[in-house]
Amino acid sequence: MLDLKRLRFETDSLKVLLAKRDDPNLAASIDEVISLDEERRSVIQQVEQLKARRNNASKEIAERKKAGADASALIAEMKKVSSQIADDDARLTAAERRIEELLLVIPNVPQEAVPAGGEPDAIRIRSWGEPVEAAGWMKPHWDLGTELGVLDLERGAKVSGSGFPVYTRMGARLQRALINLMIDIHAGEHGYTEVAPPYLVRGQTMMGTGQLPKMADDAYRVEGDDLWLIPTAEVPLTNLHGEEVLGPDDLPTRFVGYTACFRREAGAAGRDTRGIIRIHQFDKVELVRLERPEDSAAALDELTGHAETVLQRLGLAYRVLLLAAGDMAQSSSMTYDLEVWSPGVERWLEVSSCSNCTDYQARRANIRYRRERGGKPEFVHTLNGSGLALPRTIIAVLENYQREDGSVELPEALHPYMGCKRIEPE
RNA sequence: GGAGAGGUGGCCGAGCGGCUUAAGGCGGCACCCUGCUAAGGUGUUGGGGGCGUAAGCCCCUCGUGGGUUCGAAUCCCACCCUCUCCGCCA
Repeated sequence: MLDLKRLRFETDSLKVLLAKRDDPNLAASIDEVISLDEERRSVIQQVEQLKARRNNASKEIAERKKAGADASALIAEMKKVSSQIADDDARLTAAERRIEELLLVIPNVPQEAVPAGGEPDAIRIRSWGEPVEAAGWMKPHWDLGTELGVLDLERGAKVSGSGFPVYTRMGARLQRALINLMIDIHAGEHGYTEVAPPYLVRGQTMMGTGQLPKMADDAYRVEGDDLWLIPTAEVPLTNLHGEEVLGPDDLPTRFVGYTACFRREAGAAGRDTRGIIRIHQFDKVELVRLERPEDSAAALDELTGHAETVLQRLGLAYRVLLLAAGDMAQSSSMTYDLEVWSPGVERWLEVSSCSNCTDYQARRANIRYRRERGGKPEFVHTLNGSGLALPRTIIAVLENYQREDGSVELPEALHPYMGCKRIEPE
């Protein structure tokens, strides 16, 4: 969430930047926060004065009682004061709760460089590789995968419903190979610490990264417990140091974690229903970083580059987009998407989304650090990016490396992980 | 799932309604003393918030949230977490 003080002192400039998100209700929310904050501060001044008085009177009462003197008049007076305090505190709590409620849904401020608007307003930053030309004999992955015996959509639907694919034989192996390749690259070459986090997290944890309260309908909730299935490893990884104050030497902190991810895709009915482009459960290797504020901008570029490395190693053509403000997640101040070309579906597929969340998540999750020993705690900056999402990477590998004879000739980087050089039809 | 114990400041640990605006110890920091890798002395040492240019003053914080009371670390309720034993189990 945004800093209340910053919102108070930089109201107009923040409104201008937030307007890029094209959210018609934002300005009104901000105005409400500002006016509630004024009320809040005025009540605080009043109630704290009363509390100071009560504190002094309590001492006085104690002293009188000890001395055997009468304190009944003072007690009677304090009874009134306490009741006034209770009234004021109730008003204060109400204002604070409403402020909190609003702050939890006001999104992060887009950076200067972020274009205004929605999905079509993204800016292409760069491209890598030559997109494979779609030939007439090429197949989309749902046909190719089924014929190769690596993908079983029907049986997945039978046991869990649509959007729950089953990978079989070399398909299962391919996913495992890609995960290992990715983790080896990020942990081994890019200096990230490998972490295997829980898949179920508390509501508080989902709140910390910004999935709750707004996106509640998109997440799966466990019945009987306050536990949610993670929609991304970003959630447990970013919250790992929640409620902590890190030391000067603890930053930067970099995590790479592989998890399954679960998304209800509540608002996406009908979109990408074929194949495994958009599914309810998928695997992903995630990168998360905690950085000093002054380092986060450079860290985003580096993080994006780290995700790109995987695509380059796989020899897959891709492009990098700078998302427009309205297309970014609530927590992000700036996001690069990586889209890989896939000639079977003849589309650019998003395989990674790399975001600088600045202090937005850190403030929610209360992740702080000390710049120097004995210094005041400050909020860290958090970043996250996929490195990469598995299903679409699998799609790209299968579709880009398919051969006319129905086999898939695997890129060299996968050979040691696959134990073979091609996938042959059954 | 059942039974029990417990959560206090950076750490250990007292406290069980007003003499605690948290004793004492350890650690950290500053200074003092001291002719020897040490010992001693004094002070200081968490986080959040309000007012203020500032100095500073004030409020909150003893797991979290409610409640009782003039007054709560201390009493009551709920929840969270840790530990022990039993049961179950990959």
